[in-house]
Amino acid sequence: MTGLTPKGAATRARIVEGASAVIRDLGVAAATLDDIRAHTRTSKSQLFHYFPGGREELLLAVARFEAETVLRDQQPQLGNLTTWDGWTAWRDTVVERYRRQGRRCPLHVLTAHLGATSPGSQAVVTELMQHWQAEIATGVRHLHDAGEIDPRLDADTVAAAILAGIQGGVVIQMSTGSTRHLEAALDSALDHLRTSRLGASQLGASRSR
Amino acid sequence: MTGLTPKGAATRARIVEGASAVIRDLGVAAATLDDIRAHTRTSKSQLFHYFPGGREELLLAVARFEAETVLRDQQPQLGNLTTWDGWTAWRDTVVERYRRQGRRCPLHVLTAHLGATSPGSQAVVTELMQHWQAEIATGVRHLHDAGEIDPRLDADTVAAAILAGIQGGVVIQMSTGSTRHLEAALDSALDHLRTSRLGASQLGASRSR
DNA sequence: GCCGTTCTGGACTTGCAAGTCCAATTTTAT
DNA sequence: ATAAAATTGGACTTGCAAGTCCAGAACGGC
Repeated sequence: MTGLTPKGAATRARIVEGASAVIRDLGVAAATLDDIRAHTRTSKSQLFHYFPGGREELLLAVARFEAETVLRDQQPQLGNLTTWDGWTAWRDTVVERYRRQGRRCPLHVLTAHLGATSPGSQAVVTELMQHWQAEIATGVRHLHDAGEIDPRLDADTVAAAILAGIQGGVVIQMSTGSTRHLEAALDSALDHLRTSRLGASQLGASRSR
Repeated sequence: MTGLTPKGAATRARIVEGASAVIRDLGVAAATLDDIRAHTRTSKSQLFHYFPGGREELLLAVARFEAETVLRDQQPQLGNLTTWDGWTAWRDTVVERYRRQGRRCPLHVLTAHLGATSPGSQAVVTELMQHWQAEIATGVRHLHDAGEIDPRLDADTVAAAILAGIQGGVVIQMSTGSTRHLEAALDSALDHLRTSRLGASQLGASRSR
């Protein structure tokens, strides 16, 4: 696995990125190895050289690649959820990212396709979700520490709910083509956080720090 | 299309339901027409007799079938979102429904598969979402009219956010196998509604009832 | 009972996409 | 420089799944 010369590594990367593009265009089911081969200017033997497991292994590699992209596209805003301004900046980044992506979400399509056969893709998505949720939860704790939200809100649960809202917004966008649900989910979640303190203070909860 | 004798209609229904089961087991990609033929005790010619468009038309019919099931499984609770008790009963119904369904969501898998090639599946999902969201929005308006929530909350936006949370919870469940995110999304949304009135009253809104 | 229509069975064709193979070429190590 | 290892090209095989076809059975109106 590690025995890859720079040239080999470049070819491998070219294949993964090219496959990603082809899948974006044609969908997983329609994308054949020959399409990928043509689009990446490689040959059959190279495909199987770098991905001995064949098509499935290649698709899994593409899924990993897409998962990395998803998180990278949200930085640095995702790592900077320390103030309300930081939160709205992130919200806008996410919406814009998926607006640009349009109807087709390669990662969803890939995992829906692989999920049945290969357990590996579940692991890729699960890891992505854990990482993503952890970053959101960190942001919630910042608000928490700053006394900006109801201290009774559990950071992990809130983060899980926000993440679910995003995923659902994106999935719905795949059919409707609109980011309306994604925006509604994010805005509602932020409204929930913002207004939580008001209710808490009225109930006599302490407003720390 | 309408020229179907009872016997023919029964066979057609048997094919759709059988195909649904096969797809649930094997996934869309792996489910071949021969698998479906064997599982439904039919023949090739019947498949193409009832679905002249072949595999794709059959898959679309299955998607429609699954979409109907999704809504039916939530009734009558979904139509009864008039009180807080009604809302929590619905929340439990939804969670239980998806817990039973397990990791595999046939509708998501189908639409991810078809979405690329056939525009029809997008219509099926879009219609399902519209209907679903409309029912939720009606429930929100009930709370609204009863003065149970902040009157400034827009029913359609809130409903869109709740729907997104559900979809995302289900999608994440496909990878993790757990309904944790689905529950977090629903509970957070309900908490948002419940506590909204507190904030509103503090801001000078009337607290009715 | 007769005839047209609907429904059913299953063998057959066809096309294509995945995967194999081997030889040629380039890179890397010493 | 030279040999071993990594990389590349592309023709070839193979299997299988979608879709076609036609003949026969069951049904429905009159």
